[in-house]
Amino acid sequence: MFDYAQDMGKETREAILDAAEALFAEHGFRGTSLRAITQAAGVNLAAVNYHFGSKQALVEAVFARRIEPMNRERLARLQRWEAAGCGDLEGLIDAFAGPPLELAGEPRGARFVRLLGRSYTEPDERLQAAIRGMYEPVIERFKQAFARVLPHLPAPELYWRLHFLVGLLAYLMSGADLMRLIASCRLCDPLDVEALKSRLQRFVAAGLRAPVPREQGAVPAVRRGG
Amino acid sequence: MFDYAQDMGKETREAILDAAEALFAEHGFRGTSLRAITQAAGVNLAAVNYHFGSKQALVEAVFARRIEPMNRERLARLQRWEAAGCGDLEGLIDAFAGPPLELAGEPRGARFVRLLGRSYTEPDERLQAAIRGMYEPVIERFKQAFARVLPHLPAPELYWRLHFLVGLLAYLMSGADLMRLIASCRLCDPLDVEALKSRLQRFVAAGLRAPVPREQGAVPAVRRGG
DNA sequence: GTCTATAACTAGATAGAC
DNA sequence: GTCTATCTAGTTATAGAC
Repeated sequence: MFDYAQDMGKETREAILDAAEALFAEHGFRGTSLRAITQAAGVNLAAVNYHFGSKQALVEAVFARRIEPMNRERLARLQRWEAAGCGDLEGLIDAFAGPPLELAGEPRGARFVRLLGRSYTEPDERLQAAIRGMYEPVIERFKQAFARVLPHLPAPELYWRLHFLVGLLAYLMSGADLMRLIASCRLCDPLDVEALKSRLQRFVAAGLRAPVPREQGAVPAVRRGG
Repeated sequence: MFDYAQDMGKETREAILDAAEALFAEHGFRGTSLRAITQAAGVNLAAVNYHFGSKQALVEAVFARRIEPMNRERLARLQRWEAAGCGDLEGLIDAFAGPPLELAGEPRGARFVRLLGRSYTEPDERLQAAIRGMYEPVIERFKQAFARVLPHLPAPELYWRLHFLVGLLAYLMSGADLMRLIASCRLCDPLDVEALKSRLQRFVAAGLRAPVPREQGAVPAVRRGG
């Protein structure tokens, strides 16, 4: 026998998550009231606190629902990359940046990716910690992989460059449209995922491969032998 | 004779701007109430509406106060770069990225730079338009300069790459601390402005200089000879 | 120009009937 | 599980005394 009550509960839950995701992406967390969410979802105001406990918990549930599958796809590509011999820097960049950028190309995913990109600059410390927790194991695996294709880079230099990669990706995910400052959409459509991916790959690969100067800090400490 | 009333008014105005800047940077626009601002500034709640008219107008005044001098410094460096012969890509990157990053190194400036970086992903369309207006003439000058040092790049490729530069800079300004995902502060201190500047310069210069493949689209048209 | 007091509204959360 | 009604607290903005 079906438990209709449970089914209804699940539908309500999902409807709230969908509406919250869309409204958060458009107006931000503080700009979205529970009243707006429940109205858009076609459910009762009290349902949010019944199903999630609080607005904060709802926010975290919105992220948890989508980050896990995205990161699974990243790790799957990373494994294929390792199986193929660990030599291809462009392929590794794609394993990391491809899943979120491709998700951004889908109508449903675009909302979430924008929300995720924006969340990195959100002042909510608790949310940041929750999201960092979902990323840590993935980042750790990719750090090791990048270190393997770029073995000549000293650790700090590698970490700075990975920081630039992660930061640039975060910016692109946020959907912040600074491209409007630079070019018309005719010349460069920031929503053209394939164009974006190939250009990003080229740009970032070149940055990661940039030669390292002898002196690493402001003051060179010791001249290297070879 | 001094107009004491006017002097007091100016002090109140500045106190409000200072407090608003600090609180906006820390808690975001919506997370900061006029009550919090006026309390921090040591002025009366009603003073905000007297001096600025509304919260929205206060937000825009906070930006206008600091963006203009920052962009003037950028243009001054651009002129020195042009006077020096227009050949040095690293110097041009510094003219563009140096002023905001150096401002971020000062205690007072850091707050504002974080706020500015975050503002790009803020959902407030009116604010975005206001800020874009302050940037447009500067971006236009720099576009021309970059086109001059990178004359072999087709326009769309140049614009994509400049978009990456601007986006990465926006991320760095936001102070979003994704570096915490990658490395301990011991190895790479994201607040070390000089280290950041030199690393960014190297990374971005390499990305901008990356060779352009023959085939620009998804399908290669012609096999490359070398 | 600055203050107090308050209007007018919106928020998140909950109690209790169904 | 879902609803209505309501509580408490916080918001921007303003009117009017000083």
